[in-house]
Amino acid sequence: MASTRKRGGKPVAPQAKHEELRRALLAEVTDMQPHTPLPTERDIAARHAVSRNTVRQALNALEAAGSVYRVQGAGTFVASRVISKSLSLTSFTEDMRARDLRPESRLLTAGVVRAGTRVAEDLGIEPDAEVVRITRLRLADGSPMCLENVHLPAARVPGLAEEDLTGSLYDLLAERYRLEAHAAEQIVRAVDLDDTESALLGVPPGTSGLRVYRVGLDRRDSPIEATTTTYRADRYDIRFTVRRNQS
Amino acid sequence: MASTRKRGGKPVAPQAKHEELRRALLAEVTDMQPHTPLPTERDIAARHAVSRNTVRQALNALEAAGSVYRVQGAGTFVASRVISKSLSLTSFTEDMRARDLRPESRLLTAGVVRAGTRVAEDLGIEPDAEVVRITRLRLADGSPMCLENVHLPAARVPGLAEEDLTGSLYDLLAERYRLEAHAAEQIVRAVDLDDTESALLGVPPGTSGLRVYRVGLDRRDSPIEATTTTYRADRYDIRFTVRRNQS
DNA sequence: AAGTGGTCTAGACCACCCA
DNA sequence: GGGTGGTCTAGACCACTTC
Repeated sequence: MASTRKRGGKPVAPQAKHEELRRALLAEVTDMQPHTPLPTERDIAARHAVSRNTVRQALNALEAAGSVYRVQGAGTFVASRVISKSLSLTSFTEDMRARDLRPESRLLTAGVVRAGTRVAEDLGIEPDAEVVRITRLRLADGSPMCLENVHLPAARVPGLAEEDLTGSLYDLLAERYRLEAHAAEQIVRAVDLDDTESALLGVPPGTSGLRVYRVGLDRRDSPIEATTTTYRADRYDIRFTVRRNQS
Repeated sequence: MASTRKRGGKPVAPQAKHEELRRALLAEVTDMQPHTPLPTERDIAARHAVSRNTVRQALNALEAAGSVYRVQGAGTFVASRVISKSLSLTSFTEDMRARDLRPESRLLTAGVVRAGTRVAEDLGIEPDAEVVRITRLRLADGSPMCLENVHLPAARVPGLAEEDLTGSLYDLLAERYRLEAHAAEQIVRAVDLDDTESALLGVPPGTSGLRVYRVGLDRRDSPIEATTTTYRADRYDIRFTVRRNQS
């Protein structure tokens, strides 16, 4: 295994062996026909000069990602790529780029308001505490995709309302405030759009939309943001793979 | 660790040590306050007389399930339970029971039809091959929750249309045909219900619904079923936790 | 019966957090 | 600097599939 385990001046992605191996195997696997058997774990270990446990770490990740499947006693095989994309936490910007669409923002409102009960509870603050509220119309390839309504605890983002809010909010939060969501609780439902929403999204009144309510959490499960996003039903869907419970 | 690793006459759930340990830790964790530190991995290993790797297997599962979180150099902690329920493959019956609702079925139609292009492609069969099509109205606590439109390759489920189709189809498939979905690809979107749908679901015409298209796959990623389920927007939502990509 | 993935061990060193 | 989780090793046995 190539031993590129250095560190530059910056905390550039450090590479564990199992992670390097995972990438190498993923590259091979994507060029192979579904159901083709991979080499045995012992073969891979010998070939890459690592222990079998390290191979298993890499394969576990690939299996969790839906790239391969394993059958005890038989072997490890290339999965058929139907979608094979498990749901992960993404910003609108990332989400659109993954769909090969150009993301864009129009700022509608930005200001400081009282939290209110629902948001306060989800953010773990008092109902009369201040939150920064930002509403934006988000576009993909120049036409409306969704409405975003973000709430952030004002105490954690001083001066945010004065920043440039037309780009990726997640990037801004990470760079300026060191706030990074590593997980989120989401609730997805279908709604009838009201007149304001349908006008902004450019669809006929009374059509349906997909509403996603998300509470973003940092590494220690402390809430960072509570966001409601309302998507056009005709342009947006959510695709993912689910697996059987192991428990 | 209690050594209950026997086998009855039937292939009753065999218990690996890491699985027993996972259950034991989960039971402890659910009685603790969020952010309480767990014992160190080395402590747990010593206390349960297993190796540290086995402890890590158990903790990995708990972390993936959102029950605990780990901070390198600091420790492992009880996660705050906001929802902490990752999406897993469930049947309607299981889904309703998890919500403390009583599931029920009304069979609308059952018969053999030609697959059609979309379903044929997703099931991996010819477009003019036969599929069993079953449509059902599903109720929760006695009132309509969703419409189900199931397609199964006729070749794999001979005689299915004559069975009792008012219970859990997943159970029936598992018992009679040894067909068990272990993963599924899902597409979620919002739709405007048509007149037939809204009448059956008991909601005003023109309201919105949540439509889930699912292709169920067996252990070897071979398609078993293609199902469209249309839920009432006012009674149903999807809740789950997402995490940041490790890659 | 041979070979596969699944589990488990005992030990080691590293990167990171915190007092 | 001491303790934590993160990684890695070399070896072993088991359960299962396949021939």
